[in-house]
Order: sequence, then structure tokens, then C-alpha cells
Amino acid sequence: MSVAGILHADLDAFFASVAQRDHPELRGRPVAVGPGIITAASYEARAFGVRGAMAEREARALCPDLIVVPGDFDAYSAASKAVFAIFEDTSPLVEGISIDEAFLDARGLTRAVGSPTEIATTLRARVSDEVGLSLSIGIARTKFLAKVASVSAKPDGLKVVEPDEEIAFLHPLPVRRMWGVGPATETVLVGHGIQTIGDLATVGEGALVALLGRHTGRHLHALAVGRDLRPVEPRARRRSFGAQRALGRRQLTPDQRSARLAELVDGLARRLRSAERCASTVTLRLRFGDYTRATRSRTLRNPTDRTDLLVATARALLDAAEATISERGCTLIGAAVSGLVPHRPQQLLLPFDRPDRVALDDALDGVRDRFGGAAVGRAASLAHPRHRPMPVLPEPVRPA
DNA sequence: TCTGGGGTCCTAGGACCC
DNA sequence: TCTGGGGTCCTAGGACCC
Repeated sequence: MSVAGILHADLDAFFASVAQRDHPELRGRPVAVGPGIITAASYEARAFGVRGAMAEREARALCPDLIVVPGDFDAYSAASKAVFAIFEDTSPLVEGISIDEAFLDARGLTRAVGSPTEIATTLRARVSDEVGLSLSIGIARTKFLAKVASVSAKPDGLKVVEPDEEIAFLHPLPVRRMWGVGPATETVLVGHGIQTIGDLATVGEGALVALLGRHTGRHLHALAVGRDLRPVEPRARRRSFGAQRALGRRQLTPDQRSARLAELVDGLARRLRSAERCASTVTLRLRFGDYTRATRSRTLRNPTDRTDLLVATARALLDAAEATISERGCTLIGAAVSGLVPHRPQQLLLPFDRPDRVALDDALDGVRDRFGGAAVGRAASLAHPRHRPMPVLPEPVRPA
């Protein structure tokens, strides 16, 4: 049972590698994808200290010969699809994490296909031959250990952590290597003398819960002692769509902001329609001149994919925030739609015109099975005798 | 180092219902 | 009529990941 059979497969420097694959003159040279902010750096560029999320100017200061190329999302998307097709061809249990990484469960394939190490070796060769990209793989007993192992495997490598090596592998690592420990949590931990994953294990679950809250405390403690029961499973459907634009230094007028927001929300509405989903919640996202952030959200009575309703809701949220914006300035504007349900769930409510209690509960159970608990709340409120007809436009935003 | 864009998940308080 | 507990939803914010 407890064998090292979970693979974490991660393409190396994905965006930069695609650029080098498609443009041979870039091979062997320091390449970064930009412009403005570096989103990926080739290993040649990393040797100079160039990293993702770095300003291009800083990257050029570190590496004067750096070649900055624009992103090519069609190429990334095609490469990702080709690699995932190889993953799916290898194991029935594939869990995509992002465009360039996935977990695969290789347990139970030993007799038919080979050992996890053999499977990983074949996978790396196929991705190299068929897609022209280098893939690193970590293999371990759990997802977390496999993920940490793949970082050690990079670039273009394979790292197996056998069960009896786990503690020796894991405990010397700094807490920042934990999946789920970012800058804020690292500051808290290091401030209490907790430097390594081994320290996390020895300090105990109770102390971590007191420091970080119930969920995070328990989670990090379990991972630090090698306990991670999460299975490899295909991803659930996406839960939101979002879009945002940084505005830079220039200050827009309220009308310009409103127009910019409408463009963003229009794009989200199009994406909703092409995905055949409706959204019930609209969130306005703002960043102010002092880099503080705020969100404002509103939940509609009825999920929708209509541009006019979504835009009107977002605009109402923006209008209510104008006072704060005029005080502090606005450097980013964004919007997201969430509470996604399949296309036009309102049709489910047609039998509810005069619901008796039992029929209503049965119908709501059906809604719950198909769309989850959030949909039940909305269906119930719509089916309730006191439900008011859906307004043409959303209600005005309540004063803050 | 003056900070892009797309996501996920968790927490906590208040409202509301049973 | 008063009181309390439990559950769910909404909103806002925060942290994290790629």
C-alpha cells in the first residue's frame, strides 16, 4: 500500500521552453517571457538570477544579454494539450494542477505497464520526443512529497523519494518549501523560531493551530509528518471567471473607469456563454494608489450570463466605491463572476409554481445533486411563495 | 524591486430561517 | 411571548499558487 507511486510531473520553464523550441536561435541563450513583468525565465537566464514575477528592468540589470520575448498563448495551450494527452494515455488517474503540471497515480499499473519509475522514464521520453519539451518528475508515496520531489528533480530530471527516505528528505527543508506557506505564513513561523519542516513536525499540531488557525495549522502539521491522504483525482469544474487590468500611474475619470470595467465584464459574459454557464455573483476588484486592495461583491437573485445585467451590477458596485477611489486613487480594476451553475438553471424552477412541501424538498434535492448546495439556496428563495419576480435590472447597491 | 494576470481556498461576522 | 441553538448564505478580506 505505502509505496512511492504518485507522480508529480512539471514542465521545465514552460513558457520560455516553448519559445526556445519554436525559435531555434533562442536555444542556449538567456530568454525571458515578458514584457514588463517576467512570467517565465529559461535556465540560462535563471543562472543570472532572473526569476518569474520580476520587473523586466531588474531582470535586464542582472542579465544584460537577456532576450525578452512576448507570450504566445496559442502555442502554450497547444503544447499543454499535447502533454496532457500523453498523461491521459499513461494513467487513468490524472489531476491537472495548472497549464504545465499534473499529478498522476501510477499505483496499480505495475503489472500492466511497469513500475512508477519506469512509467516516469517513458513519460519524460515521450514528452521530449513528441512535444519537444523537458519534463521533470517527482515520485513519492503522497502528493505533497511528490510535489516537493519534483522541485528537486529540476531541471529535466527524475527524483524518487522512497517511504523510508521521507523524513530525511523533508525535514531539513525550509518551511517556505511547503505547499501553502507563502510570505505571510513564513514570517509568522520564522518569527516563532520555526525554520524547517522538521521544526513544524516537532512543534506539534496544537501550537501550529494557535499560530495559524485551525485549518492551516492542522494541514501543515500533517504534511510535515508525512501524512497526506489526498487522492489523485480529476479536477472539479472551475468555480469562477475573472479579468483585471493594471492602470499604471495614469488616473482615469469615473467614466473611463466605468467603460474599462464594462469591457472586462463583457469579456467575462462572453466566456460564460461559451462555457454554457451562468454566474450568480459579481465581484469588483480594486487596487488603490497605496497598493491596498478591496473587493466589493453582489449576488443576484438569479444566475445569468447576460452582459447587460452583469455590467449593470458591476457598475453599481463601482459607483458605490467612487468615494474611496477619489481619495486614494485607483491602480487596478478587475471583475470576477462566481457562483457558477450550468446554463440557465431557472428552467428547473418551472414545476415550482405552487409547490407543496414534499414536492419542493424532492425538487431541491435534485437541484442539490446536480448543482451543489449554493444552487439550493437560490432555488429555494425563488420557489418560495414570497419570492418576488426577477427585476429587469439588479437592485441598487446598499450604501456602504 | 515600486508590483501582471488568472485562479483557489479559508475565515469571520451578520442576516436569516427553522 | 421569549429564548436559544444550528445551519446556510452573503459579503469582505486575506493568503497562496502558477
